[in-house]
Amino acid sequence: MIITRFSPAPTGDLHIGGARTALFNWLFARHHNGEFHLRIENTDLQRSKDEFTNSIIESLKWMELNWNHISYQNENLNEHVKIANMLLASGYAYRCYTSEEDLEKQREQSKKLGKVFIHDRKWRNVKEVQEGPYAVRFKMPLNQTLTINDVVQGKVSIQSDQLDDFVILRRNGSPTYLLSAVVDDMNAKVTHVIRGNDHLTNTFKQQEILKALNSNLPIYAHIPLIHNCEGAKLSKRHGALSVLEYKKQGILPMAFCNYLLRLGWSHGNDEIISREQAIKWFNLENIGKASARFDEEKLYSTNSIYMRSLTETELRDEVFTFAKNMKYNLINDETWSKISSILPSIAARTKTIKELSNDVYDFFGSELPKYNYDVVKPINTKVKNFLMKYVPIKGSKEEIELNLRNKLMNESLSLKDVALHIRLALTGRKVSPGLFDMMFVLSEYEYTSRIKAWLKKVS
RNA sequence: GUCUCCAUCGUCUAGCGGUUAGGACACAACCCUUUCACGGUUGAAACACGGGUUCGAUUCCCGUUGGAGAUGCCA
Repeated sequence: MIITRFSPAPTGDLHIGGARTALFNWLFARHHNGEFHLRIENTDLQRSKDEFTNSIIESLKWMELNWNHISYQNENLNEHVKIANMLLASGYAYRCYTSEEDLEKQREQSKKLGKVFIHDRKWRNVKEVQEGPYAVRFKMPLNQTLTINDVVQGKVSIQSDQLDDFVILRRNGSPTYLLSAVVDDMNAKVTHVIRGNDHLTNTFKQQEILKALNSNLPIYAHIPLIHNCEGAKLSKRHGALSVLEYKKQGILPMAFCNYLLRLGWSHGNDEIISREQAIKWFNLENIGKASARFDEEKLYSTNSIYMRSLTETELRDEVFTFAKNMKYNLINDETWSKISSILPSIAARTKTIKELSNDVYDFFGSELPKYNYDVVKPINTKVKNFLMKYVPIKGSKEEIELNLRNKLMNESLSLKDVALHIRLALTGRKVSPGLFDMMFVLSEYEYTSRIKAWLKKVS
């Protein structure tokens, strides 16, 4: 059985890079009818925070990436230490007594010489236990070519002298990520490790641990990183790229996932890919090797496509939820029953649920729109007189339109003469949903009071 | 610095030795229309550079350049 895992460190909100890694892991597991595990890597006591664990979980739930199993890495610490001691006993690891100051000196030395930093391995062959604090280091092979067979990156090799004898147990006795992740993966029988390309170098090290443990190697797939618009690695410091931030902005989760999926993975020319299709089509082979830049514009565009595919009821529910979260005064059921039918028309003009909701509230909320127009179309007396006495009939949008057109014709006016004025009066904007949509929803009082206010304004 | 990886329109990408180099976003024009948007039509826009291999390279190989990642007793 295929088992994948997503293993975020709860040191910040889930950002789009992590979200995509999670999505790929989930999709791959689903595609193969396997399991997707979530492992919270909370071993960095200083930086790990429960609030981040919660926000990561909230993000994944929002994206509807459910897991078969969840674990918290700090619960397995004893197991990791046990393995470290085993490696120590079997001679694959050793106690290193080098002080931090010493290490720092050596690091500077390497820098001067223009080499990778490899500490002096002074204690590598000392078996006797010494006085003083020590860290446990893993013995990397010497003078070998190390190779990873990566599904995405292909065959990647490195000379073992480029890699340090890395710490698996800190001076304080706690295991490091390099060890913990491997042990947990091994015990969870993870078959495919799909993670960011920034872990590639770690893989050479982790592979050696696995070999020392006589364990099977998982299949590795290192996916290219997503870069920000400047082309650099995404950092948790960029709050705007947090998943929850997009949720807040009114991005639909499936649109979000669709966008993320297409960032680095493709299926011919397909752009809009449903969850179902994604599960059916997803594979590791079609993941590109080059890193991609995050393009917010395209995310919004994808979102607007998803929004337009929603039904009236679904749109209403989205707006309702948004308004509730934003603590807007809720619109009454009677008005809603009218708004619903024109929701798709408003949705077609907006990119996010947030924009949609705000439009709905601007147009149909209890307050009059603010007249922030840039252009005041000059109004002539004839038009003004018409608007002063005209009141839309009660009826369907079509009936309202027909009626208005007829009345205009009687006065030798055209729709063009009055359209912009009505629009500005009703919405306070040059851009708005269809006139008759607006007239259909607004009550006679709302209509006339807005018209009156407008006419006062332009007179 | 050293190591590793990457390189097709501005962006995301298709392409897997022979194509008028395709699609999407964004952009421009036109059509539709009560405006905008949607939709439709069209347009502008790319194989980083230099060597090979080959009858033929965007595609394979090697350099150069550019970019990214790693280089933690973080994960």
